[in-house]
Amino acid sequence: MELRLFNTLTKEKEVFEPLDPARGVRMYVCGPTVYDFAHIGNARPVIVFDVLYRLLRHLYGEGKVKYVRNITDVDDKINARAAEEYPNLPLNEAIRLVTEKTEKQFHEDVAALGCLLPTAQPRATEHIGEMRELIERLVKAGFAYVEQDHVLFEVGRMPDYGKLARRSLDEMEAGARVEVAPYKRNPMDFVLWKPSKPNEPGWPSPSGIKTPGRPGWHIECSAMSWKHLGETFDIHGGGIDLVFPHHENEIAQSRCAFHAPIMAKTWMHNGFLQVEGEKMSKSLGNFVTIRELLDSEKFGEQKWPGEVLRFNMLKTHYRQPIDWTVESLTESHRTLWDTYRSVKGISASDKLSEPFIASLCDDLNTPKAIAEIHALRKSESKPELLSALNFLGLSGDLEKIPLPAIRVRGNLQSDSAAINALVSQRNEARATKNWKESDRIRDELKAMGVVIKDNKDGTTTWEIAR
RNA sequence: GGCCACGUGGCGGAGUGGUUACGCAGCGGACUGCAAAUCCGUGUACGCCGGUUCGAUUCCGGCCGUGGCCUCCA
Repeated sequence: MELRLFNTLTKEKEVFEPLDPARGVRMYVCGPTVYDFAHIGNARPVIVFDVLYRLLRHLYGEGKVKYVRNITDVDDKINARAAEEYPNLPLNEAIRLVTEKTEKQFHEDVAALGCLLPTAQPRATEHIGEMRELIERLVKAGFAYVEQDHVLFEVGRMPDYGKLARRSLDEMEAGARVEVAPYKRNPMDFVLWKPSKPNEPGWPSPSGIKTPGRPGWHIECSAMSWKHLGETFDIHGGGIDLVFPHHENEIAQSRCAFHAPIMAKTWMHNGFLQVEGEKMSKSLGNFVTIRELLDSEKFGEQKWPGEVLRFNMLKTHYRQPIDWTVESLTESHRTLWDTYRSVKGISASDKLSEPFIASLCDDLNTPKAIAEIHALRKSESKPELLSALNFLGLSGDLEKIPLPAIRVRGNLQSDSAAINALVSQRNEARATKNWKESDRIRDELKAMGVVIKDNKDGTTTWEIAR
C-alpha cells in the first residue's frame, strides 16, 4: 500500500519511498533532554512516531526499519538542575545523578504509554568524538569559524539556510531581539562548541582550541543521526517548535559537513498541545507530567491508564493542535472501555482491516483509523477489531484500563462476598416478585458503586459502576 | 514587529467544490417486572466580510480569535 507523508520541507503530502530500499527505512526523532519529568507535550512525538514506526515495520518488514531516538544528556539546563538539586556534590556527580534518574523515569513513562523500544537510543555524551569530527570538517570546509574558544557555524555560507522554516536571513535578522554575542560574525550564527567553565563537564576541544569545552545543542543530533543512520536518511521527526532553529541548524551542519543535498528526505512535525485551553508553562503552574497522570490523582482527581493517554493522543491528527482536558480524557476512557469490552475473550486475527491501514497510510490519519475501529466494532469481525487495536499499541485488555470506582459517601464496599450475598437476597426477592425489596437492594448496591445486570439467561452479574 | 499554523453541530474530531464522516452526550424505539448492558433509529455544523464559480464549509483576499517560532521549551 502507498504511504503518503506530509513533508515540512515541501509543505505537501508526498508518496514515501525509502532512499535506499536495501538499507531499509531510517528514521530519527529528537528525544528528551533529561533534566526533568517528561510532560504530556513530550509524550506526543513519542506516541506519534511510535505509531509511524509500527506502520513502517508493517509495510517494509520488522527488520527493515531503523528508528533512532536520542537522549540529550549534556545541556545547560541539566547543569543548572544538577547544581540546584545537589548543591553539595561535585557538579559532575550531581549531573550523573540527575541524568540517570531522569532517563530512567522517561523510559518508564514511555513504556507505560505502550511504545515500542526504538532500534537505538544513543546518548549525546557517548558521541562527543563524532561531534568533534563534524565540527572540524565544518571548519576545514569554511562553514564554521573559531572565535574566543567558541566554534560558530557561519549561516551566511549556506545559501539554503532557512529553507525548512521558510525564512530568509534578512527576515530573521530583522526580527532578532537577542543581543549579539561578541564572538559572532552574523547575529544568526550558532554555536557548535563552547568553552566549559572550570567546574562544568568538558571534553577535549576541536583542533585550534586548547581549553576543554562542550558541544552546542544542535550538533548533537547531527552526530548521532550520522553515527546510527548515515549521512542522509529517510525521516526526521520532532515537535513543530523544533523546526527553527534546531532542525534548520541540524540540516545546515549535516549537509555542509557531508556536502550533501539533503540531510533527511522527509521532515515530520507534530503539533502543539494545550492544557484546559491554556498553554503549558511553568509560570502558569499547569505543567502536566506523564508521571502524575499515571500515578497521582492531580489531573481530574483520578489516575489515568497509559492506554487511555495513548488513545486520547491518537484521537487527534498529529499535525493538529490538541487541547488536553479532563473531559476529553474521560470520553477516551469510556470509549476504550466499551471497545475493549466488545473484544473480551476474543483472539486477534492475522488480518488487518484494509481501510484501517489505508487511513494510517494517509499521513498517519489516526482519527480516521479510529473511525474504522468503530466500524469494526459494529461488524462481526471482532478478531480484526482486536488486531487493529493492537496495531495502534492498544491491548484490548480491560484489566489495563480499570475504571475508577465511583466516589460514594462512606466506604466503597468492594468485598465481593458481601456483594454476592446481596445479589442472592435480591434474586430471592425477585423470585417472589417482591420488586420493592429487589429494587431497594439494587439501590443499596448502586450506592456502593456496584451495578447489577439481569441477563437473558436468568443469571445476574455485577460490576463496578462506570 | 516579522514568519507560520489553526478556528467544523452541546462536546471531541475527520473530510470534501455540488452526495452520510465517526465517536460521546441528548432524544425516540426494541429488550427488561422496572432497570443496567446491548441493538436500531435520530440532529440544526463548518469564525466574520468580500471575491472566483452554475454552486464554497472546501479555492482566493481581508478581518477577528487562538496558538507556535523568531529568546537552545515536543
